[in-house]
Amino acid sequence: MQREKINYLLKSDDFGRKIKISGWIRAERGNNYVRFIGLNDGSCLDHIQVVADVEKFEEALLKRFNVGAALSVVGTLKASEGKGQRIEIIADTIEVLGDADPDSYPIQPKKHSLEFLRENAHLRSRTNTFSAIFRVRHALTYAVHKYFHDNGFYAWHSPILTASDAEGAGEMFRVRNFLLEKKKLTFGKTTTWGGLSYQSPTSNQISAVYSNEFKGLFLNVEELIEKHFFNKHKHFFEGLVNFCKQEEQDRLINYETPKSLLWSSPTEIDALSEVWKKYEHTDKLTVAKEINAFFTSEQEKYILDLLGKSMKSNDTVNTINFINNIPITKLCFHNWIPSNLLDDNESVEFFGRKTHLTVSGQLEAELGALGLGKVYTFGPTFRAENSNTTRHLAEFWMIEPEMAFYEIEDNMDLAEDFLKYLIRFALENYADDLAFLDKRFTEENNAKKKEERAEQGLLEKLQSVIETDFVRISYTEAIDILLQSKPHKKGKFQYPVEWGIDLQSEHERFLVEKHFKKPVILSNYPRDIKAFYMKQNEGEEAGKETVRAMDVLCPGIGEIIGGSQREENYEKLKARTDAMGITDELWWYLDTRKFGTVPHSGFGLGFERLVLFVTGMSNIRDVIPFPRTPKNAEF
RNA sequence: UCCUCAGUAGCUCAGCUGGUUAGAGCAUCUGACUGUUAAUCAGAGGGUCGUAGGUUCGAGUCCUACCUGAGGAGCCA
Repeated sequence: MQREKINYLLKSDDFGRKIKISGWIRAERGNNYVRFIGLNDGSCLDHIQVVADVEKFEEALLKRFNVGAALSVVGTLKASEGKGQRIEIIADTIEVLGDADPDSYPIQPKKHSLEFLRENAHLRSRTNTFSAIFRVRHALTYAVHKYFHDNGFYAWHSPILTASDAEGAGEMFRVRNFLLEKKKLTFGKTTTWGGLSYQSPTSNQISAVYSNEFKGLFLNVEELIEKHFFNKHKHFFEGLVNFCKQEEQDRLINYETPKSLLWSSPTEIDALSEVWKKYEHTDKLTVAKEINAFFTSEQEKYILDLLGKSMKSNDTVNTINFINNIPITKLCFHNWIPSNLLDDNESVEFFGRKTHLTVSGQLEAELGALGLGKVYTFGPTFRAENSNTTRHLAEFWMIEPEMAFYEIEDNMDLAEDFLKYLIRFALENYADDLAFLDKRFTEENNAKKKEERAEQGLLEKLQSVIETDFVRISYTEAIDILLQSKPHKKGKFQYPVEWGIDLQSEHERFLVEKHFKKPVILSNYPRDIKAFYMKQNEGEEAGKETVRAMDVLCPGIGEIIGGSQREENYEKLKARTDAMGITDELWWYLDTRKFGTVPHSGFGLGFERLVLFVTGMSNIRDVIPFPRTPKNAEF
C-alpha cells in the first residue's frame, strides 16, 4: 500500500477510503477507551489526527505511542467527530517504525526556547517553527533559481577554494591539506606513552593562553617555555625532549608506527625528572643549560642550540624557526600556535600556494558575465571573522548575480525586482507556514518592550515591501538627512555623522526604520570606504570621490544586499590594484578589462538574511539548519 | 575581539541585604476519567546551584579567573 502525504490528505474529503500514512507523533492524548495521536510527516505545518480504539491494540503497543516516535498507520479517512480538526483517520493497524523514549527525547510538546532548540539542532526540524522556517527557506531557494532562469541568467559555479585573498571581504579560512599535522599526537586528552600518561593541553586552554597571557599573539619564547612548556606541561615536555632524542626525522613524520619505541628507557625519564625538580623554581636559562648537559649526541646538541637561541630571543620568527626545525616540536606546537604563523612554505601546500575558502564568488562571476552576459552564483561562502551577532555566520549562502551591459541603475532595478519576486513567491506558495510564522512573530513582538516593538506584523511587512517602491538615495543625501535628523541634533547618535564616514548600523537603522520606514537603496559611496573594483564616478572634486556602490537596507536586518557597478576601465582599475599590491595576483581579472571590456554590475545577497527577513526570525542561527559560528560546529 | 546580562530539576524560571532540609509550572512515572485539542484530576521520583579557586563560623547568594550562552558594537552578507 502506497504511503500518502499528510498535506494532501488534509485537503481531501473522499471519506471512507483506506489510506496509509507515516510520520512522527507530535501530540498524544486519550483515556482508557480511545487515543488521539497527532501525526506529522513534514509535508506541511499541520498534523493529522489518528484515532486509535484502545481495544483494537495491544497495551504494549499503545505504550509506545510517545511524542517523537515514528509510526506507520493504515486506516480509514473520516470526517472528524471532535472539534478542532476537519478530518481524522480511524486506525486499523499501527506499526511503530521507531520508538522515542519519553524520558530522554528532548523535544516536548511545549514551547521550547530557541537557544535550547539550537543546541538540539539535529531534532529541531521536527518542531512547527523550524519545519515552517525550512520550508520557507526551500521556497526561497527554489524561487532564486526560477527567477534567474526565467530572466535569462545562467547558473555559474564559482570556486569554493580560492588562492585569491584580495576580495577584501573579511578574514578568510585557510585551506591546507595538513599532511604533517595528520600524524600529530592527540591533544586535549590523556595520552599514554610507554606506560606513562600525559594530560596534554586542550584547545580551550590554548585559546585562554592566547587571549590573556599572550595578547596579540607575539609570543615571548621565554614565557612560552616557562609557563607552558615547563610549568604547566612539564610532563609533556619531558616526553617531548625524550622523543626528540630518540626519534629520527623519518620516524617522526611517520608517527603512527613507532609508539612502542617511544619510552624504551624509563631511566632517562627519571633522570630528566630529577633535573626538572631541581630547577623547577629557578630561571629557565639555568634549566636549559642543565638540560644541555643531559644531551650528548650531535642531534641533541643541535636541538639544544636552537632551544637556547629561541629562549634568548623574543621574536616570533625565531620561535617559528625553532619549532619548525625540530620535527616533533613542530608537530606538537601546531596546537599551540595559530597555523597561519607556521609553514608559509609553498612546497607543503596542496595547490602549491596559499589557498582559502571563498569569501565571495564575485570576481569569478564577473568572468562568467563577460562572456555569458548574465550569470549568478548561489553557493556557500565563508568568513573567519570572530563575529558574534544575530546576523553573521562563519558559513553562509550567498547569491551573486553579475550582468554585462548593466549600469548601476539597472543593478538597482534588478535587486528590487528580485527581492520582491522572492517574497511574493513565498507568500503565494507557502502561505500556511508564513501565517504560522506571522502569529509567532506577533507573539514575540508583543512580549517585547514597547520601544523595541516592530510597528508592522510579518505578513503586513512583507506585503508592504512587495507593493511599495524602494527609496533610492545617494550616500551624500543620506548624510544630509542624518545631519538634519533629530537624533543627530540631540546628540543621540553614538557615532558622529560627517561625509566620508562609513555609516554605522545606528545610522542605517534610523534611515530605514524611522525616517523612510521601508527598504532603502543607498548608492554612490565615498571611494575610500569601498572595495577596489567599484566603478569610480567622474568629475568629482578631490577628497570627495565616490564609487558606484549600492547597498539595499531592510527594516530589522540592515544590509541585505551589497553591490556595485564594476570598474571596467583598465587603467583606473589597475591604479587601484597597484595601490593595493594585488595586480600580479589578479592578472586574470584585469585581463577582462584589457580585452573587450564593457560596463557591468552585480551584487551579493546574503541568503540567510533574506530568510530572516521573510520568516521574521531574529537570529540568523535559526534560519540555517546547522549554523557555524565561532566556537560552534556541532552537527 | 569589545561592552552588558545570564548559567539553579529533562525544559522555562523563582530563590530578598550570605543563615537550618533549595522551590514552582511544564515534562516524566503511577493511578482515575467514553472524543481529547497546551486535555483534566490525585500522587511519586527527579539537583555536585556552569567549572576552579577564594572570603566567611556558614556561600545558590559576596570576590577572582575561566568556560558556555544571549543581546549590543565592530566587520559584513
